Amino acid sequence: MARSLEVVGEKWALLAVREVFLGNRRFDEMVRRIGAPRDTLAARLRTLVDAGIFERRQYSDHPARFEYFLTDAGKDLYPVIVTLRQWGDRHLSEQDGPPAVFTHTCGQPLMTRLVCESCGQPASVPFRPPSATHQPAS
Amino acid sequence: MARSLEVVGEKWALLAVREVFLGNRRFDEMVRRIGAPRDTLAARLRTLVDAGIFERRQYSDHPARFEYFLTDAGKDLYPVIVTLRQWGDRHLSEQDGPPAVFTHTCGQPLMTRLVCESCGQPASVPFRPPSATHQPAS
DNA sequence: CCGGTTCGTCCGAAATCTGGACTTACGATA
DNA sequence: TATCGTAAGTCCAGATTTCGGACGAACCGG
Repeated sequence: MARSLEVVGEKWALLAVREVFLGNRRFDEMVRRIGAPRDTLAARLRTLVDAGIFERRQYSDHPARFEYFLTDAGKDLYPVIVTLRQWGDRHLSEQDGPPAVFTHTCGQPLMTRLVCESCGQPASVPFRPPSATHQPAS
Repeated sequence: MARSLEVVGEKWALLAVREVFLGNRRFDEMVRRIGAPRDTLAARLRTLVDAGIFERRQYSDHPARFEYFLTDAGKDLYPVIVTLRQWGDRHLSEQDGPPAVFTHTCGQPLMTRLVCESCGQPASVPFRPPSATHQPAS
């Protein structure tokens, strides 16, 4: 998890990934939509390309223009985005509901569910009791 | 999602939350395990308490000592953590496998699965075709 | 008394982020 | 032809964060 955050935990990184999921692949469009400083976004796009999450494709030369696409690794970030949105919607949304919703082919919103990897049963959060054994050092 | 990241997207924040899930509720223990600067971690714990994710409980006075517990909102971050770990394990792990694993009561590791909110069907990533319609503003 | 533990704070240095101006190269408009 | 708009950045100086390490207070055990 620490490794994930090294790649994806920098400011604006996940927002940029979300934009590409929403179909906004161009620099200026992302700047407009997420409001990041151009400088920072440019740096972030570079690191995400280096990390193998985006692929940078030229769509015009002379005025050299580029678009960003998700690699397979990038597409696998989808659940992260949905999960984060889900938490924000539950705990942080104000009167105005969630602005952007990702939808299933049936038209209903998507969510993630915690399940056991082998038995497939939905799971609840394992919570350690308040007074657990506390070993001083080891 | 942007709102989620404002709360939880700062450096070390999710690592600290993970530590509490793992039962490490004390300042020094977190510092040792995640390697954050003490200063930064102290600041982060404050913001997480302010955000209603942690609750700070005193477990001894005179040398005033505190532990951090998850609120309900904090416990709801569990899927976020699992999802992030899942992505890192798939795309970033080296020869040595994932170090910390969260387990189901049956002893198997947990994962999250993308499903439709209403029909419950597993979903795959919706991917917009390369040359989607591009409307300038809306 | 001495060392160890715990939970921080304080400090100056380093890294990162920020907003805005600027650049280059078109195409469209007047 | 001059000007406007768009696109994808770069450059810069200043603000904000993070960093590592030293320090302090308050206890405990020997």
